[in-house]
Amino acid sequence: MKKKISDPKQRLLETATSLFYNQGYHATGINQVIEEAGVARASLYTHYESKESLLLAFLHQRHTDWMEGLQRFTDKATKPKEKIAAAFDFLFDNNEKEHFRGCAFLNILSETTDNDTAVLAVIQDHKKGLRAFLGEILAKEKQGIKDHVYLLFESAIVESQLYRHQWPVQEARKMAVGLL
Amino acid sequence: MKKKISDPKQRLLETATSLFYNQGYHATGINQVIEEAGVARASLYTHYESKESLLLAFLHQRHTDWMEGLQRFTDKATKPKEKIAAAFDFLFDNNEKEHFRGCAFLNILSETTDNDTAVLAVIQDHKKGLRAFLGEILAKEKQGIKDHVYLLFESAIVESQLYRHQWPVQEARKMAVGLL
Amino acid sequence: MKKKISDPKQRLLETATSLFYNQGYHATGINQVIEEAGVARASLYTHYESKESLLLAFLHQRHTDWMEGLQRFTDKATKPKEKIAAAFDFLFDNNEKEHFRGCAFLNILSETTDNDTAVLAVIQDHKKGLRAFLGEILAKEKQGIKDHVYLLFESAIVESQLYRHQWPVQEARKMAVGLL
Amino acid sequence: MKKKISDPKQRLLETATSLFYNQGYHATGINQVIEEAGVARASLYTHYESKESLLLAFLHQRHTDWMEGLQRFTDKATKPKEKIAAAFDFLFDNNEKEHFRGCAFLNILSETTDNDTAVLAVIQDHKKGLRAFLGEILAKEKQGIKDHVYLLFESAIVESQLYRHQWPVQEARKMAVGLL
DNA sequence: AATGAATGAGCCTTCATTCAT
DNA sequence: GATGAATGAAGGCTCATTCAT
Repeated sequence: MKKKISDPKQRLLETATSLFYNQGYHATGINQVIEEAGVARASLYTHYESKESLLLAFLHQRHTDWMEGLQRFTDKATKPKEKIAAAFDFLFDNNEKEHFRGCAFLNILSETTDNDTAVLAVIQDHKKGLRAFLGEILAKEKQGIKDHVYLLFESAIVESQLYRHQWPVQEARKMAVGLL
Repeated sequence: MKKKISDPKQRLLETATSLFYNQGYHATGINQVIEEAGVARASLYTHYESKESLLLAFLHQRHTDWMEGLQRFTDKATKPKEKIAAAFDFLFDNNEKEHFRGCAFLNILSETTDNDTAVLAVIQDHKKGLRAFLGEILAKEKQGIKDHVYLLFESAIVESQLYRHQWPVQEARKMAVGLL
Repeated sequence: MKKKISDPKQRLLETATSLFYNQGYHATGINQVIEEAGVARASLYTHYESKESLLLAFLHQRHTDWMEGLQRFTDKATKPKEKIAAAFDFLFDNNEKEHFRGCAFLNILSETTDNDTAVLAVIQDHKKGLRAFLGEILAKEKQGIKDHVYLLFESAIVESQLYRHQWPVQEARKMAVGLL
Repeated sequence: MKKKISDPKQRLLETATSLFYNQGYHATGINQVIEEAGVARASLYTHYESKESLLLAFLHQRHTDWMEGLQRFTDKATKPKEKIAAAFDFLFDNNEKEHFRGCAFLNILSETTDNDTAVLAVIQDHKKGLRAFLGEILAKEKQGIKDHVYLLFESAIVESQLYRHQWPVQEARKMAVGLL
């Protein structure tokens, strides 16, 4: 079961990923998606029920990829404190690679209302997953410390997007490490 | 030179404020704005050059109002530690009143690319203003403490929006107060 | 692969032809075009990139049709002098059929600035084609005569539009024939 | 009864003249007119009944100015043949000064339908005036020669606009002079 | 599975004009 | 006479989706 190089479904997802992430969901039209993906308009609807379902696919994929990246960074270290430091290094690396576009989930969250229950659920699940992931690294710490690190971690992402600068990552990293 | 009760410019700004904040900038059409404001389509352009300039007006107004609100809360306290606690109480209060829609500036930031220089500048100025405000309260503290409080403050806003829950505000408040 | 009776692209072109020619380009709105063509608004953009590209399509089609008509008239005669006379008869005929709306290309030229390079090029190409066509009929004449006939031919079109009268065609015809 | 330097009515007329002539009537919005004239929107309607009446004012003024210019050129010569040559030199001069925008009246004619009776009348009157003017210079010639020169004169204007080149003026001048 | 055509609704902006001051 | 505000209609174009092939 080989995948074609030019698998339309995959190309649509990749294009949507790039566009939704970099310019936002509502600012991205499906015209742009299908054009950059190089597929026919109707083909989008062969593979995805709607624009929103393409958004959901993007978020799911992003969750997997992002958590894998985080895992890869933290796996390099052994001690909890070092793992946490490595987690912040992952943010630093992402900022470089993705030009400070911040968190895909929080960005979409900003475009989401209470009516978009499916989208909201995926976003919250992602963050719960992250929180749990950091919590496991800090299994021996008290809940207060876990939360504290998590909140600093979140700030680091958002604030480096805001200022287009790494200082929040670096400062938050110091603070988090200092807590441990 | 009295102001009319139904000043259209003001109504447009109020309507835009509500819509941009609650459902996002790109998700809000000019049609909805003028309809809810009860003005003719072209009247919008008598007062605002473009949709983006209406957005900028909203952000400026929001900055003023929000900082005033924050000021009002912190003025109630005298000691720095209490002022910081009061600042978090302001967030708590906002969440109740605005149904966890989070930070207007960070939400718009998510819909903003590097090309939107004017918008980006207003957002960054707002956050610099907030950071400076908190920094003055903590004038006697080291820069590291100031930053730490600021990052927790930001987290509190974002995460309570994400979870539609006050716990991040309450936890971050405890942590911040604990630092002082 | 049969063509549908109500081919929308063709209907759009025909409608645009009639409207652009009879009331001008800028005076014709897209709304009027789609309404009279009986197609949905967006369908226009399925077939034509923009209003200007519809204009270009109109001019191209008009060039072909008009030159064919001219050809048909001049083919009836054998001697150059008679062919030229027949060319003026073609103008006479057009004026009757099209109610003295003059030259589609010169009319659009009036609405064209130096920035509209694509449109300007089509217009100039049309006139170069006409000039070459007349020049071939008068192959044995000197260049000065060729130009003279061409200029009278152009005057005949423009002035009969201006006065809503055939006299310029008839006078110019006499003059041109007299030159040969 | 002095005229103010910044007479609004005059400024409006001058601005409209420039814009209607250079970019066309329908392509010119009153916003652009009032902005470039530096007057308030409603002031336009203080002085002119409507956009069309501004157009008529432009055409009337243009007629006067243009005929004066033509007069000035032909006055330099004494013999009919030289006066006609001078008339063509006037066209040459205009083309240089006005960047080959052609005849203001014929351009507006292209944007005019049979319903625009007032506009059409002004245009026709202008051309009748020109034709009479040339006719008077050639008072001793037969009607056929008068018409011939007139038609070449008209061609010279239109075709130099079309090709953005002086050759039609120069060629038509030679032909006209050759007829006398 | 893939596609080009078609669509009603909506996008943001400007139109020419009128009104109250 | 001059003006800023206000307006309904229209400007050209794009939206997300569906349909017939």
